[in-house]
Amino acid sequence: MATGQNDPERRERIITAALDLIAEEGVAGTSHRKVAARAGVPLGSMTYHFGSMDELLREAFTRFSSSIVAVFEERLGAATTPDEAREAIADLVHHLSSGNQRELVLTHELYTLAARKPAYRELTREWMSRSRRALRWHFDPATARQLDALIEGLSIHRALETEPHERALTLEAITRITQGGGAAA
Amino acid sequence: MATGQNDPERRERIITAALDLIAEEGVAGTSHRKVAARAGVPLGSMTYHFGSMDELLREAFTRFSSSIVAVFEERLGAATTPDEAREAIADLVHHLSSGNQRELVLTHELYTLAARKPAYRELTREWMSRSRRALRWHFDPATARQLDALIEGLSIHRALETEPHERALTLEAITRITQGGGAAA
DNA sequence: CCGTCATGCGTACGATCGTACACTCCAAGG
DNA sequence: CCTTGGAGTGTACGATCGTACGCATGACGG
Repeated sequence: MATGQNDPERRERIITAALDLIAEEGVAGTSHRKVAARAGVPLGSMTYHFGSMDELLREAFTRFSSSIVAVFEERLGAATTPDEAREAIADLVHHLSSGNQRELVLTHELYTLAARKPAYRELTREWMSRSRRALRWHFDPATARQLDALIEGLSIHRALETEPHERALTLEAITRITQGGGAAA
Repeated sequence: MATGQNDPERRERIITAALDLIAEEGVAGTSHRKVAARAGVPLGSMTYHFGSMDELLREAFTRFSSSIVAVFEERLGAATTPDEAREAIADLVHHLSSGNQRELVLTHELYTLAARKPAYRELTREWMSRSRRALRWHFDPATARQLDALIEGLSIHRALETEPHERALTLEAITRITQGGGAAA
């Protein structure tokens, strides 16, 4: 018994399709049927691979937040001085808030879920925790925490503005927040 | 003709009920029927007073953002020095991110809509614009802009954390951001 | 007093939803 | 070869949705 012929590939495709769909139509407009159609799997497959919609959403957003934080860590890991770190952060803020509606939308969808359900708050907590850890490679803990919040606000506001602020402003804000605290502990 | 016996009261109740419902179950879980039931109005009333769900949502969130920004303006208006303004901001951040799931949830729901649909982005744009105007009563424009983003990030992160940061950290961040730029232009 | 008409409501329709469940199918054990 | 059982699927059910639309109602102009 236990054949499991093409299980992993299926699950993968479903999660990817779910994220794409959420990005396009929101969690509200996401249904088993739509995800199944987009992933090219039968409807019955959905409840087979995922016990419920919630389970699928949780896996999807876990994947998403991991991918975002991975980029964050990679960029910050490449920086060798506080100044390079500041530049990297400015890049990240502007990358996140430019063009790419996808990541912006998915982030907000996740935050909305997190605001209401503790299970998703666990995800965002983990996300923040890893972000701060990366920031602590270059700055002291208190600064890392403030900086993390600043990055969040800058990204959101930049994305929502009709005339997004210039990179210089981003860098200025980052500099101000980081100038009080020194290098990493 | 044109009797309009109890129009305004009805509309009011519907909008209030809609906001309550969105706070509890999210935009996703909000339907004409549920709002009608909560507001104590017949289902048919919904489509009569509001052409579509979208129209209702837009009115509801307009009301919501106005009320939030009104508190913001009031508190900042009461401050007479930059230091008092900083204290007021810290209070606002901590008020927004404490206890009150309602405002947090509604804010995220709005941002999620704004991230996808330009019509709602207009709302958030207006919101940001008014916030910044209030901040400019005490700080120069560039600082106001950075500060606005910082407030956003601090509020969100504080609300999502398991161990929300202390007021001292909030004040420290505000001070760092505002120390570069001087008083209002 | 009556006709008229805007205001507001009840209901019904077609679409879509999540999910339960009976089914097929194929690899492995004998 | 046949049996068996789990992996994966198709379908059907009951609930819920947004909205269109016909009808009640009560205030005014005459």
